[in-house]
Amino acid sequence: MSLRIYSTLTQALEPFEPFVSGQVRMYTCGVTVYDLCHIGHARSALVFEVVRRYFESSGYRVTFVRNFTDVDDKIINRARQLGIPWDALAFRYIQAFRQDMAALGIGQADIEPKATDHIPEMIRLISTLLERGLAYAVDGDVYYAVRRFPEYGKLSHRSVDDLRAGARIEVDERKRDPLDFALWKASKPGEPSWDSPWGLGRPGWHIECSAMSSKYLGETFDIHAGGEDLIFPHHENEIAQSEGATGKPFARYWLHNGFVTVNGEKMAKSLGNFVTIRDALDRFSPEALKLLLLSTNYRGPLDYAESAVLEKAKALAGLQDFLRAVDRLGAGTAPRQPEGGLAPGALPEGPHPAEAAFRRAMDDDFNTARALAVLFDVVREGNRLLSEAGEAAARDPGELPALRAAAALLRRLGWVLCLDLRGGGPVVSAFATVRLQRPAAEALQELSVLVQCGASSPADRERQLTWVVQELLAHREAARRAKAWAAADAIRQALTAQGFRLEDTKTATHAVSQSTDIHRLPAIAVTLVKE
RNA sequence: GACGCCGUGGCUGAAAGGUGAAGCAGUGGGCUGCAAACCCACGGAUGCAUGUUCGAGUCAUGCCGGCGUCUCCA
Repeated sequence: MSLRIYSTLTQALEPFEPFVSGQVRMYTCGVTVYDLCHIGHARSALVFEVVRRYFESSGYRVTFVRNFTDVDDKIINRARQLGIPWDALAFRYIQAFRQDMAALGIGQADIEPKATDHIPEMIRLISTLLERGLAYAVDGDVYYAVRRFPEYGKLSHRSVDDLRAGARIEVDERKRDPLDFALWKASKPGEPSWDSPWGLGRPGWHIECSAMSSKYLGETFDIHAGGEDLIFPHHENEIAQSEGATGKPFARYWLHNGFVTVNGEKMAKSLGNFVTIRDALDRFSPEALKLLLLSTNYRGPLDYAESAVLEKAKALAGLQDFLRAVDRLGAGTAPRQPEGGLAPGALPEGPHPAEAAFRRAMDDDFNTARALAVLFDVVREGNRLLSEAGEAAARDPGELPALRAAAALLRRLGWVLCLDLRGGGPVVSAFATVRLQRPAAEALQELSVLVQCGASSPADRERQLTWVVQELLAHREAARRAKAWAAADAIRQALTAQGFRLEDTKTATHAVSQSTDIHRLPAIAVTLVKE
């Protein structure tokens, strides 16, 4: 079985064959930087990041380009409203985009070109189109002559006549056809402008992607991707420009992601129903949000609701709990830190049937929903091993490799899905080593203070929380040994109220901070071994 | 109007024409001092109607309902 991709161009699943053996060259249309990005942008970025990672995990060398549109009407208008230079506005939102991506754990593209850095390339391309009779200049503007490109409409599967019938475009007398689009716009006073053979002006929107994609990926490359709203006119126009200029096929596979909706309606600025990435990450963990965004096919709509993110946060906790449980196994009964946690890939990686199932799912047009189900299957099987072997697994060398292999597999597959499953390694200590120097009530007081307002720095807060939770676990264990259930339960209730979940096993007690609400606690896990 | 997408259990959502995933929620049991977590078991779904087929969630036709694009948009 090999990878098949749905291409908008053919409206069918196509076997993927790279243009150059062993390499994948992909271009995605990035954002126009005039405002903060919302969940819809996050979905698009995430989906194509997963595509990129799947190619990489399949052994391809990937060159990934994602542009910034940093000059356009919206940027100019917004900057004017705010009374700041247009390029300062663009710079601000490029930074914001990068911060958002970093917060989501989505990598940078290999190349992130800006339109304004490629004006000469665009002018050359426009000149070529003029030479080939596909464009015409009028009063300092240059338009693409749609009628001169016979294949116009092949991506959006509409004829020029269809498009004109439904067009809501205002009539411009200077255009030969209402569908003709601007390659170059004469600039008005006060607007950003560059010198060109047609006078001072600025590029049209579509030309930048044609110019930059061919510069960095060649005239023909593998994958061109973006939101489905870009199919027409943006991507249709790119094809007209690029294939018109080169006479060669442009992108070979066209991928388009579906919209994020809210109550069934498209998330959009104009509807006012958008949630910025920042707003979402202020409330939820990035992994929970990403789990939601990957829980359905990338081409279909995805409804965003807070309840849905919370549900995914719980599902995610199941994955993390299992990984933590495996991490704890090696810690044994000695009061020591696990040595460096588990580095993905550092463990023996025998063939695992789940990996094959994962690849079958991803080979089917990047079916992340099915791929995620494979992860949960691995966890259930692993938990079964854990519970059947019970605590004995900690000492039974026979079970450890299988469990560690499962954990390593989960982390590796999680990486492909852009899910960070590393988690915080558990802090393990032994009951005998924790000295109870103050009453439980004082420790509880400190816990409450730490949870509410925190310490001088996040690192301090985490360290102090770990310390006090450990102390409280020891107090509770002492009470349990005395069968003072009320005292033990009071400590558990207090910890629960502060956001920790307690789990008793035969040999240890674990306290894990619950991360469904992000405001909250650092992700910590403390284990007290009874001995 | 043109082009396209979607209707699967309580909710979210998978499914090579061949026993209808997975997650969340629910019920019962195991484990536990009691919990929690986990495991086991259980319950329940293909919008409607025809048709093709040995066999249809899947293919065809029609209908009903929802959505998108054709204008800047991920």
